[in-house]
Amino acid sequence: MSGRPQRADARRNRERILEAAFEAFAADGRLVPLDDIARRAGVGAGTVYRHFPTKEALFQAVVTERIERIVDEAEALVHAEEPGEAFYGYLMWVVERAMFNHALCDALAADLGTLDARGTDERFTLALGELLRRAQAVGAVRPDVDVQDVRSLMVGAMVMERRRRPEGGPGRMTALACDALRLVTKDDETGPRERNERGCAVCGKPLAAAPTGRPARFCGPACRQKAHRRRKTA
Amino acid sequence: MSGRPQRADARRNRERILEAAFEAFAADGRLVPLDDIARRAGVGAGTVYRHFPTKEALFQAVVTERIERIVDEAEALVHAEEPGEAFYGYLMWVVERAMFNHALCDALAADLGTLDARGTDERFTLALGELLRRAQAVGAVRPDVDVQDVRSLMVGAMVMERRRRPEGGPGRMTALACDALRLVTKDDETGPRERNERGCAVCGKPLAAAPTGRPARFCGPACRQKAHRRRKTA
Amino acid sequence: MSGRPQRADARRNRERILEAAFEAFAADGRLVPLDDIARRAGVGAGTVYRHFPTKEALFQAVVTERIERIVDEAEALVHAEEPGEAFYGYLMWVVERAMFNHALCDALAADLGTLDARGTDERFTLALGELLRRAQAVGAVRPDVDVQDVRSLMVGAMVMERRRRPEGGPGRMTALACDALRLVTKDDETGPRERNERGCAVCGKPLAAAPTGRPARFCGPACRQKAHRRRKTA
Amino acid sequence: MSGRPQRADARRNRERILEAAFEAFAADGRLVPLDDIARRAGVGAGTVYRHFPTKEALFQAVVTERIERIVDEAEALVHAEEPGEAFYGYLMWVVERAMFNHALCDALAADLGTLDARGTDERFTLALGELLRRAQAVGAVRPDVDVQDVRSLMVGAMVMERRRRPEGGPGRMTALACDALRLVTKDDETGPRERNERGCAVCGKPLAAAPTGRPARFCGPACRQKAHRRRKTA
DNA sequence: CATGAATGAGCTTTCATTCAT
DNA sequence: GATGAATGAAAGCTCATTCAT
Repeated sequence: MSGRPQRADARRNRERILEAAFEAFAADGRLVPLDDIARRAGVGAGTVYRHFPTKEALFQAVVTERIERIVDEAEALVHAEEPGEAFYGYLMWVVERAMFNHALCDALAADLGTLDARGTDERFTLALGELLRRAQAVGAVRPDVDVQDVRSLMVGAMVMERRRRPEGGPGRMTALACDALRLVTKDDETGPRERNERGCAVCGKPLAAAPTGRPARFCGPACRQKAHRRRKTA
Repeated sequence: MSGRPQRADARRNRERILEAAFEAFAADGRLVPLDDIARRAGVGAGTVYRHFPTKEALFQAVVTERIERIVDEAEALVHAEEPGEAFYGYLMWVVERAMFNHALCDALAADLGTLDARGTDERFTLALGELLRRAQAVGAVRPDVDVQDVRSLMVGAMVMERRRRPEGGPGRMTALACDALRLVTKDDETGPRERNERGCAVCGKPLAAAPTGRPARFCGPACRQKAHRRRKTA
Repeated sequence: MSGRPQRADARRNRERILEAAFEAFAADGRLVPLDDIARRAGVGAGTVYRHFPTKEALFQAVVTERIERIVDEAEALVHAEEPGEAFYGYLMWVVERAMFNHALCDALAADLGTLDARGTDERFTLALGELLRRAQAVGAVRPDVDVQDVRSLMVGAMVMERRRRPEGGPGRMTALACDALRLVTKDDETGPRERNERGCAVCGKPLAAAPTGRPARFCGPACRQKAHRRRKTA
Repeated sequence: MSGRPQRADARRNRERILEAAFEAFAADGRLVPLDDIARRAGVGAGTVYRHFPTKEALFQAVVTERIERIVDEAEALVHAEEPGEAFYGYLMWVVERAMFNHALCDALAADLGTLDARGTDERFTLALGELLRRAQAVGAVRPDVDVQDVRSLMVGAMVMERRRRPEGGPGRMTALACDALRLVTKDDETGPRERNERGCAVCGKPLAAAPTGRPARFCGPACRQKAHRRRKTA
């Protein structure tokens, strides 16, 4: 059913439609009229519907194809020698690819809802999770983030990049976001902790669950007070 | 253009339209039909057009009004006692406000392009910049970020929050993003630097501009090699 | 919600749409394109949709209005002096109205499914049932038919009329169908019974239920044989 | 046009198309998409067009073939021993066949307009007419109906059956319709005549033509009055 | 001024028919 | 001959905008 068409012209048309759709969706997201895509591909609107039952299906197809390459890359990096480099490098690479692609951006944000894409979504989460775990194992990434945090961060980074001023240079915002993931090294722990790493910011003891509102930063009033004094004297 | 209507009922209608539009745009973004807004406001579609020449103009008006309050808050915080708390608290507050507001999110991302909003945008940048500077002055924020970085980060944080899983708790992603801004404390500087703070990660010397591709992390091959060895032995 | 529009032009347009739709549906049934109706009414397609949310809704509106008049007539006849004449006359009148009206024909056949029309359908069944009961009471209609039989018969009669040759004259087929309903008079009962009146065709005793296949005509083998002989000798 | 294809596979395809089309048309009438038929037949749409120039032509072919079998049956019954049984039984049989066959129903109603089918239509009328005449000859059918009446009645019966409630049992409406055709027996003629048998209901003299409105039942005011009195005293 | 009816282009989708393979 | 891909003209429906009332 999802097999590629057999006839040469059909295959050619399918490719051209995908290409045109990719460009159009990248530029304007789902908003672009399907007729425009058909015209760009040099076919009738009906032909588009022969290949893809729905505009949404076309969108998913375009995006899935793109994401598959992204997932492939993740899987290829799973056995990289330097897990930290691999992880951060991969994030940067993904963001670069999606940065100006409205469609891809949306799709990565949306958890790839379609049936067709579900497998891809799982593969993505799996491979990215593995990259993350390995990077955490070597201390390149703080241990309190999980794969969903990373996925969200990727989306955020794309959006940030899209908004960046020309003088910022590409990747500036992503690099910044990556910093949020870095483990503060050994020596830091002797100094004051201020990062939201899910331990008391003063004594490091585990925090009580705070199911609602702003997450707690201190294990109790004593530490909060201590931090307060420290800040005052800083 | 900026003249407000004179008659009492006209002014009342204008308010009701803005209110209805705010709710509608917040929920569904620009997609919501104008007729729905008019109906919610209890007026005819024509009345909406008497007050706002275009649907887009209405959108901008709604959003500008909201952002003005956000800017007000920033200005109010400029003289807060604790610049660090003020800065991070403000970020969190903004994100919380915008998190589930489709319209606000879009608008903050878009640099407030309209003529009407330009003043607001400037005020925003000014006040936020002041908050940032003061936080940097007390060492609460790393010195290599500027106000545009922060604005982008806000947008990214909103998007991340919107994607968060229910179990993540509100603010989780924003807190994470804030960590990217925190200054690593004195003691850290003796340890290995891994953050993208715009100096060589080994020797701290300024980096050559890397207009494209992944930003450089080392000032040259020597430092890169040094870092490599260090990692090996870790 | 189903209130008529207040403005004069809207009311006028609504009327024109209903009129145009009536003609169009009468001629071609539901098949007629809505744009044609709009054009005939001298309005845009959008205007049609302002008055009727759906093509089907328009169809129902047209047809319901027509059927209401038909029901009104039935209710008016309930107290007629001559129940037999009233009943048969009414059938004929209904068929004449619907004969060349594709839409009405379909609608009467279909049990008026819409919520809007449900009340009308009930009223119709009630009034027609009353006409029938009174006609049966005076012996003008055989007692073994019920109101649903009559409704079906009406539909059948319309279809038959529609197919009639020009030389048949209007009402010919309906008159024929009506004959199926007439009670065979007193004297007949002494003669051989051949009609499907739900008693043994020979002795008149009640028939065993025949839940499937062709309904039984005789109470048992004996009578069947008797009838067979009789026919032979006829 | 009537030349059958020569090659074995072509002939086989033709058969499969007809079969698939029969099923599809029976279920949904002309509405079914041609592609569906082609798929059901296991051929391409183009192949359908090789055999039938038009969708409508296919429809006609399907229906004609079916009707031919119906006509065959009629011709086979022409020499049945019991003309009455043969006639009524045949009607029932036809209705049963067509009852849930949308296509057949439509076709029987429409006088088989195509050139191809014209011969079939004539044969049908001829055979049915013969059945009718013989049934009339033995007094099983009233003499004032002709073959076109019967054809119409068949169509009407189908429609009625289609509308019947489940509890009515199959054939109920057809049986009712057949009653309209039965001759009221000798003895009846002494009693009051109420059936529309094309003579004055009182004196039996021929009726004046009534081209419009309800057909006359009496030859003149005198007889009408007489009937009225009779009814009063009944 | 306010209203909401009217407009009409535009959207997605379907399908009979043609035609390259 | 057979295939099924391509076509393109509808269809039903939506909605930003205009304008008669």
